[in-house]
Amino acid sequence: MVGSAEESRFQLQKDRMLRAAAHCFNEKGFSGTSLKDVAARLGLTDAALYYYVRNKEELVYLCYVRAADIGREAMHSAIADGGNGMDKVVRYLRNHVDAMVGDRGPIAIMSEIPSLEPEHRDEVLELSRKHGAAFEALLEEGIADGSIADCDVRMTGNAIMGSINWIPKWYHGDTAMAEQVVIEFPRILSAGLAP
Amino acid sequence: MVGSAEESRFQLQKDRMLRAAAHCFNEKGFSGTSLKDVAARLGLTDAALYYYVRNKEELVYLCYVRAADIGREAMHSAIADGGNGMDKVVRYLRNHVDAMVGDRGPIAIMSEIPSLEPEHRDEVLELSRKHGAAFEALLEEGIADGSIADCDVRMTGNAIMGSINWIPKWYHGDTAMAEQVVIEFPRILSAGLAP
DNA sequence: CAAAAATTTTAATCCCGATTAAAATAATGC
DNA sequence: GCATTATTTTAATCGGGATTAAAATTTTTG
Repeated sequence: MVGSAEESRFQLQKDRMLRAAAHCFNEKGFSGTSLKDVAARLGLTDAALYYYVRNKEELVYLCYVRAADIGREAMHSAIADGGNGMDKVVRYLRNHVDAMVGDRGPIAIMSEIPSLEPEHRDEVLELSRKHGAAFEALLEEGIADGSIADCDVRMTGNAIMGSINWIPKWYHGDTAMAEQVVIEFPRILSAGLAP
Repeated sequence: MVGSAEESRFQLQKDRMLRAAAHCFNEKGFSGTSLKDVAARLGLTDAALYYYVRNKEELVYLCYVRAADIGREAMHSAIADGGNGMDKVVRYLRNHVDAMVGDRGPIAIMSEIPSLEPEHRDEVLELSRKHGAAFEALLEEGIADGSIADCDVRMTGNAIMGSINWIPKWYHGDTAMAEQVVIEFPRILSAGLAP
């Protein structure tokens, strides 16, 4: 029962749970989704969720960590592929949007960070801060190498990350639309950056 | 007590309440703010809020209607001032951002629409839809008159409105920053629209 | 100032969803 | 197949914030 296969089954089910939770939170709002709602999407009873998570707060926390992870992966992979600042920005945007509307989604919108336990809250805020800083660094890089026009990187970062973070508000798994989003969004968001 | 002055006192206090609520919701999250929190900001007891509103749901609903009103006013006034499509877009953005970070704020981020009562929810969704449509109409107008490059207006609208809607997430009444936001944001968001 | 209306508070109740404990079922290892 | 472990359910409890009713206070009116 402690073999890697079993571990994986547990983790798989836990991941399914996080995605079910993200779906519910995005769809029904946080206060509007009970553990029963999340469990129902998994064909389980609410009490069963406590096998995977200590309480509802931890469920939300894990959803947010997962969201942050996906953003970080998108960023990391974009940077690893090289190129100038603009290249990396566009690639990051494509990676992240692709993950959000693709098979890694849905991703929970982080609307309840403040009501997390202090340690969880601080950790998520830190992840969030780091991601924002990483994006701003890409902008700086682009400005330095001439691929991006000089601009207020803080504000530009806020603007672009806001667009990204808001996606779950209007995208609800319409796979026909997904392709369009992946193509258009990175273009639109980077259109204003050219020198 | 039914004179216009009294009516105004009631409305004034009610408006103060909506802003206190918006502040709390943005700052502490929806589930993290109790009516006691909102009341405390007004120097009142939680029970006192029931003089102004039937229940917490109605409080949220009114916060959202207020947010929608402010957006609509920004839009309306931008259109009234004439000019081409791009002019109107930029003016709308400036008006809206100015209202959000200025003395009309804070404005509640609409993260709990789904948990509103069905009629309230539908009404707010409709307001939201209408606002998005109005913005897309400005984009169409700009494309038609040549002031805006041809683009996917739906996606472009989603991108720009997302940036706007996310502002309360990172702007928390830092008045020194406010001016910068009003200047930079409309520029950044419209930079990608030029033909 | 006295009466009436408006506003707030005090002091409960209440209700629903989170949480828990123990039992039941399912999966796995030998 | 049997013992063990993993997973889920059943059936409660529990708690905290929303809500209410009645009383108190403040404001307004004439």
